[in-house]
Amino acid sequence: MPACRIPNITGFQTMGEAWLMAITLDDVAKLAGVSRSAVSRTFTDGASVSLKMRRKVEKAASELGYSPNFLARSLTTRRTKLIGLVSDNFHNPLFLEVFDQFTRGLQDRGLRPLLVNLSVETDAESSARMLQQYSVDGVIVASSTLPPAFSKTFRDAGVPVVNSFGRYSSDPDMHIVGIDNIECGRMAAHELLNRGYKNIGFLGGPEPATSTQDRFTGFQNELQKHPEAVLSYSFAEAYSFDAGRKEMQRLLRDASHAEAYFCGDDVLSIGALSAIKEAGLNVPSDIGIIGLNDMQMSGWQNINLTTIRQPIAQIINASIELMVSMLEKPDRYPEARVFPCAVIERGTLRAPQEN
Amino acid sequence: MPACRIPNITGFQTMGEAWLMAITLDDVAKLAGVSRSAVSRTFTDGASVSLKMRRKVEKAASELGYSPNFLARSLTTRRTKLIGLVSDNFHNPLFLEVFDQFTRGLQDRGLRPLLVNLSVETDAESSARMLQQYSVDGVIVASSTLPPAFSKTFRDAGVPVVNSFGRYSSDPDMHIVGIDNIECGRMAAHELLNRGYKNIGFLGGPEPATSTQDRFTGFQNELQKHPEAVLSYSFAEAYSFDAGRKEMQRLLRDASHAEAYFCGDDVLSIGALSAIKEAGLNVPSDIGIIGLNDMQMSGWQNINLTTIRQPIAQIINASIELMVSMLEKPDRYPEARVFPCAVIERGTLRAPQEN
DNA sequence: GAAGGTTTTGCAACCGGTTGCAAAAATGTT
DNA sequence: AACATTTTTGCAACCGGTTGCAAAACCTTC
Repeated sequence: MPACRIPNITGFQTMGEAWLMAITLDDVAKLAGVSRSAVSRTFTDGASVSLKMRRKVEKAASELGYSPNFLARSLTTRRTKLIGLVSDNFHNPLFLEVFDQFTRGLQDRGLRPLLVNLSVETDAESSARMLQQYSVDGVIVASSTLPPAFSKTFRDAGVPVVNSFGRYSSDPDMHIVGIDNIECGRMAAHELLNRGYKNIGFLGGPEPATSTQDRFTGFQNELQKHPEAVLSYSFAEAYSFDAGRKEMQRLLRDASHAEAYFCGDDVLSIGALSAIKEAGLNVPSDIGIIGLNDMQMSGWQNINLTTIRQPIAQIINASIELMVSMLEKPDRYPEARVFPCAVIERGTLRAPQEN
Repeated sequence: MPACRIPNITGFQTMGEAWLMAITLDDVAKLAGVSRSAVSRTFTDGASVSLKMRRKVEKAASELGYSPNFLARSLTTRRTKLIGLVSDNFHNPLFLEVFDQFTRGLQDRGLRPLLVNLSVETDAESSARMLQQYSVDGVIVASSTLPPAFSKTFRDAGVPVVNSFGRYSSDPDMHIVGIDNIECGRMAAHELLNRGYKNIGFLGGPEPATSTQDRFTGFQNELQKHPEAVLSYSFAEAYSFDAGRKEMQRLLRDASHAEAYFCGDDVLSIGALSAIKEAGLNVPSDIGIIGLNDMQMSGWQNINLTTIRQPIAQIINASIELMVSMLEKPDRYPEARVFPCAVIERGTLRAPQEN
């Protein structure tokens, strides 16, 4: 027999509450003296119940402290309102903002995020199976580094999926919302050229990531239009502070390093800035840095990073919106939504040259 | 009729997959030519099935791609393996580490985090009801700022709860794991005195938070033992960069500001450091700062904050461990686990005085 | 090969809800 | 008041699993 604080005859009234055995629909029906269906109906909106009946049921329900069991309900309605939120970016401060906004947005729409951390187990199949076992209504994959095949696993399992921060495609085979990384690369190159930098470096994120590749492609394309510019490039091991710092330290060992770098993202940039400062150099007088993302921290006055803003609020809203619309029409035609980025000028690039 | 890419006679085999109508236990039973119970038993461990039967069922199951529905199962087992992870700290970079470790730890034990963001809706009752409706097996409240009454709502609703980063109590009425904030306050004071600071300030987090109060109490106690020390104090509006920066700006306007500050936490400290730098002052030569938490960022070389380490990995492991043990024995006696903190010396306090 | 003991299996009830359908009640019409 | 129409209600089956119980199948052993 389960122990209470002070055991007594009734055994559970001590808690003055539901305690272990939850109140069910039958309990309410019995108390109100009506049928099970009646109480079920008063708790499902859109069902037809007379006002009199509703009053009776609600009284009994509140007396018992009843609220319906979503999971039992989901068995027949085939809706759990559970959304799998899958990510592998638990080391990039940007993603705290991402999680904040996703959870808020989902909650506001009555959906519940089931968080999946893929930092370790990258096994797509098993995550997909697990999410299916919990009958999630849909899956949001929030990552710029996971390969597209990952999201496809979910789609193939028949689960509505939207890929946030994923790679843009003109003929998407699933919902994708994000930015045009190629265009961002171009934008960064343009900005650096505009400020008169000639010897220019690309310090990318992990090489295999699609986002890294695309950013590099755009960056390269733009620089090729300017024969006077010299491009060098390398890749950090991860989108992380340490990786950025380490890579910049390596670059600085070579005296002929570039005058300015486009870093794969803000956290990488901050790592690079740290290495530069440690080497006794100054930003932007000795070296210029431009990042990508514009996470909150980049605006902190003691970081003050010039960067390209990725409109995460819009991306997240669009992702949720697409998810909601897929829940209504699962066969909705896949769509790619791309949001424009913009340069945010702060203190890590020198002023534009007049020349 | 739901549309497929290329409609065909069978209507769903195109996907080569489960697609909308999931495979149920009955399907497997039918294919294997056995009873429903048989297939149920092969998928619940601890149930008795002959090897022959198991083989037959597994063959049919894998042929159909069946895996059991956890939610349906939970109806009878009364176990969902869902754990509510509730927090209101979505703006403190420390919590990205916290979420990372919690999600990983829970996943490793086969539990699934249902994330609840309380940044906006602080209504305990409704969150508790919602989590109950999803039949979560337990709730972890991860916050140093939510009032204890919040966690109690869950406990009163009969849900096992552990309060991580909560206030220590010698006679806890629920599981609490965290640090001794009073002791941390003392430690900070001791450290500052040890380095010869006399005019000492406390720059706390939000005043009503229990963590702030406790840290202040300890800090004050220790300083009182040293009559030569002068204490001033104030509180920031939140545990955030902006709040820390703003408060430090205000303090610096008064020429008689303190020589060193104990800041409520690291992110507050970093805000303060920013304000100091903006004012053209140097750390630690003009002003000393000691923080609390030791989040990863504090160790970044361009921040390099001297701080008190809160052992979050241990706190999180203990929290999960307690949760797991509660799931086994719901009537387990409430326990408080307190982990020691330690000063991490970096570059924001001057060297200890010989005198 | 029958008696006795162990496993294994299937039946049927149950978990907590929803919902199609037909009967009952309420409403409207003449 | 009698009838037609609409709304509300309850019955019973179902969602996808689990499980106590008794019957069936399997082993031993004599």
